[in-house]
Amino acid sequence: MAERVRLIDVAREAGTSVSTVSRALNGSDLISPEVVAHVRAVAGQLGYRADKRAQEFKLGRPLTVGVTVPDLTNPFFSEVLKGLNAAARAGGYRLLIGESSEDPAEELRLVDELVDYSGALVLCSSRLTRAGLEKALAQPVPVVCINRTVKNAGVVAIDYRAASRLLLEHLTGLGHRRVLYVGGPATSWSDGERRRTLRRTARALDVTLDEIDGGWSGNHGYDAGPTVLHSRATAVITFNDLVGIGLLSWMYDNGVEVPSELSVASYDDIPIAAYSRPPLTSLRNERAKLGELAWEQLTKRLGGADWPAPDLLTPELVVRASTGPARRRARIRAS
Amino acid sequence: MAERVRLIDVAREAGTSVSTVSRALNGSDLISPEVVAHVRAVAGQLGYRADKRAQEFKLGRPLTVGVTVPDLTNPFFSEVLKGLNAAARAGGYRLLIGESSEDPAEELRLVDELVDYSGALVLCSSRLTRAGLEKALAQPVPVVCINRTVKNAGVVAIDYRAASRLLLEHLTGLGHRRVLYVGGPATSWSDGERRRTLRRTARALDVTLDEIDGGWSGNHGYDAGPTVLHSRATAVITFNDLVGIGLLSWMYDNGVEVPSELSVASYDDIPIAAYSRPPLTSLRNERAKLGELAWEQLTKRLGGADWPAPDLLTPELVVRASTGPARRRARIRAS
DNA sequence: CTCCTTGGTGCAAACGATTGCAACCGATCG
DNA sequence: CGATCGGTTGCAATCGTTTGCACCAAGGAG
Repeated sequence: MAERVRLIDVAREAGTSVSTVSRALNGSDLISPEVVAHVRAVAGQLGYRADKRAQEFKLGRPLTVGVTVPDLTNPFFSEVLKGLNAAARAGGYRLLIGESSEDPAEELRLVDELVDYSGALVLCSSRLTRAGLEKALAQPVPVVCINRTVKNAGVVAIDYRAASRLLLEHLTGLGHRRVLYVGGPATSWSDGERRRTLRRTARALDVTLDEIDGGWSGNHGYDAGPTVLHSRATAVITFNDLVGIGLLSWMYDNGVEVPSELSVASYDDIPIAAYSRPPLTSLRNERAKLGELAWEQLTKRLGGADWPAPDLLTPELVVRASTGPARRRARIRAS
Repeated sequence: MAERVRLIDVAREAGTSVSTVSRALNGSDLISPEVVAHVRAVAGQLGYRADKRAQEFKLGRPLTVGVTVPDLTNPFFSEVLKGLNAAARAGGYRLLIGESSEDPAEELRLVDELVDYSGALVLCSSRLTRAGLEKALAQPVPVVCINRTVKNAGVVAIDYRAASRLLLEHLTGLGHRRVLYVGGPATSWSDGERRRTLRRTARALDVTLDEIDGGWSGNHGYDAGPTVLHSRATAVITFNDLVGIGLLSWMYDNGVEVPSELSVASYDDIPIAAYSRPPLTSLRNERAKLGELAWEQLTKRLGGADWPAPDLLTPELVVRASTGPARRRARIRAS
């Protein structure tokens, strides 16, 4: 905890004016080299550090991008943040992070607050209502949405149409004709997309698709166990890997063999999916890349261009041991 | 993307001076109620929002706390961030996040940058060298270290002495006399602490403790599999749950029964630990609380007080199926 | 009817930096 | 030898807000 050294202190010590110091430090070309050297030396000696806040204040737009995520502890969002953070930092920006706790009202409050400090906003898997989103987009800063499509904003998303098709084709290839989807949070746009694309693809592939509500974490999957068991489906698709792993856990605890009695597959392929028992078949997507692309859209926009077309990332199916051939006879079993 | 409305615009529209508007909006008591009402109305109508940056700039210290974490995607850090974020937000502060990617040099750069924007710093599981830490503490803002003890700074940490004792006593209670520790990143202070306290407690309990180097993620644990198998230990303690789960996975893939052939226990108890196969015995710690306590120390310090005594959190052992009685005969097996 | 209080308001200085413009210097040129 | 010019430097305004202080009208007291 030392004292702050200001420009004026350096000026006094160097025997010049603040303007000269400022110019010397910022590499202006209309300053004599000797003075530059001298000022630099003095500044270094005094340990001068520009007050970035004053600097940015004077210069205009804040070099900060505000980000909202529903849940900091969800590996999906962590990795998006990781990618976005790296890209933004490389571009000279910093990340101001807000967590909405999966609550649309809280997210709206966050947006309202972040916008005061940020030159741009990234809404990751926004849980905002339609009206809330409109309000957010009316803010005087550019906004990029990750995993949510919307007009008049940047959009970076996973191609769920392709994703759902990959999943269902894999399952039908194994002989499954009846599939159950264990859904995510009701406020999640991507859950909606997964349902929509699954339904559509199921129809095309002549698969019977049932749906139940779930959530976004391990215990949501675990709790869905009994319902899943009593369904007539031979394969289950879960909203994400956490739900999938929770479900696998229930199956194990209750003696249901996976995949011989039931196949389980999921979206996202977070790192831990490879280590579940059995390892989870899942859709790998480049989450960090989502963050990077969001930043790219932002820089283009900040550069004055219009919003580019949405970036769609196509996932890749990673087949592991949790999916296998459909069993022949109907399961008859007490819970 | 609308235009910014400034204080002066509101003043002009309301037919008063900027000072009056400022005071009316900030609830000063030396303004007549009618004027306050009028100004408020005009401001609302114009959609005025104070420029927080100008405000904070004028007011002094930035209401932002900079945080560094080694890895955003590690659940341990995510949860610390969650707690810290919630506490700081409640206190009117925002979080500026930096990720060092487990790299001490990068962390030093981050500190250097964050300090320009922050009124306080929180170093979470700092990988900084001793010298680097000194440098960080010389910054003109208060610094709290999470999971690292140091003088002249706030300290919030997990009580690894108690932690290691809980683990080893649990294992000796099951008859284990030879334990292997699979370590974490070399730059990690907490790995050092875990080793130190394990050694000390092992001596006290007359347990033979071996150590190997590992890392912080699932594949580090998986890769350690062969070495673990060939060791003479009947129980393994891993640096964290990710490593533990990776190790369990290797054991499963190679037909080693856990816990009948080998017991595995770990530190941290991240949520997914309950869903591994078998579920992992681990030390539950309140990570979010670490963040909250860090914030508490910070507020005290910002309030002018000296640094409080370090906060030590004692973890709780959660016994699950990955630990069991030590096998009687020596394991004889080819890799 | 003064004079003084007091409650309400505006002026202007500040926060720490950047930058347009004017001023200054020595040197060159007419 | 004075005007001009290119190269440096300093003055002062500016970003949007807060706040100490001066000021002014109205009302109460003497």
